[in-house]
Amino acid sequence: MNSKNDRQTTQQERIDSLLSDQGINLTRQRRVIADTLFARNQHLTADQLFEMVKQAGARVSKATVYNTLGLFVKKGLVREIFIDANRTFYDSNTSHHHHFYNVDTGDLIDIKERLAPHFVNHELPAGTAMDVVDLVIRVRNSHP
Amino acid sequence: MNSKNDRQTTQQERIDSLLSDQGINLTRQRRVIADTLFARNQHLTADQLFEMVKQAGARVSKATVYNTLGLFVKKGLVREIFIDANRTFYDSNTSHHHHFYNVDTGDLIDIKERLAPHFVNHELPAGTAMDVVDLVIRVRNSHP
DNA sequence: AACCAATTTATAACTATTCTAAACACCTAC
DNA sequence: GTAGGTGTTTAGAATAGTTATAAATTGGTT
Repeated sequence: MNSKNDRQTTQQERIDSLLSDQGINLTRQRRVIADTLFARNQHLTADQLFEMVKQAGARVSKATVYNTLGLFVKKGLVREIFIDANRTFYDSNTSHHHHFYNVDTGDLIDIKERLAPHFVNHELPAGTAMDVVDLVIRVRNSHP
Repeated sequence: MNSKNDRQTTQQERIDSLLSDQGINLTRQRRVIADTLFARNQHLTADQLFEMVKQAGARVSKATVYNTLGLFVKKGLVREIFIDANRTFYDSNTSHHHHFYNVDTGDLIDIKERLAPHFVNHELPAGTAMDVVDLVIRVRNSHP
């Protein structure tokens, strides 16, 4: 009706085609998960995303959050960032970039500058192809 | 007695001073764990190390393996490599280097070439100091 | 020998993730 | 419309890795 609702619709359509372009069937759950995750560039754990989806009033199980994130990763729509044994983040920004991780605060921050391409193309092990370059620079607070 | 035992003793002394230089009290368990881990440059999970120590005939609990690895990490004697939510490796080589990880085979391989220092020193977040640079290039088999 | 702090131990607890099998939703054919 | 089939979701159980707990052990010091 008004311009706000028009934007809403457009955003929904944008997300729908994002999924269907990858051959992903549209379901209520996948839509609300995608809506939440792709609302902005962000780093979320599966549990954080699960809570956000609940806050938004949607009834989605945690198993579906995991299933859907796994599907989105496979389709290249999100990127997994493994920080440690009990911290996996899902990054809604799949463009080639890196991260700072503050071990004191738990903050994960984007690095815009890219790693020199010559380095990342340097002599892969025989019989392998590049999948993804994961660069995490761990920092700590200078004055703890 | 013979040259083999001389080397053995020397190796034990080398490891003892490695630990005591860091203010680590020497115990039977810490010695056998260090012996196993520092025998060569290698990437081991806590569980693999636990099994190796058992194979060596030593009675060490898994909790001690975790405690000791945590202590060694804190003292800078080993480096943790977080591959995914259920794969943490401990690298007996703490020199500045990076890794290839083959997602198909699970192999973790050293990269000798270093990341250009200018990049890793580039604009840390305010109030933070560098801890460690973790670069993992994930590859997959070209012909699966 | 007695004491004290540090360490180790078995086991329980915890967390993140994956698995399982049943229920559900949606599409197509009849 | 209803039956059947495929894909999806679900709750809950199961698993794996790791951390916490509290008692027992060790090693060094008076």
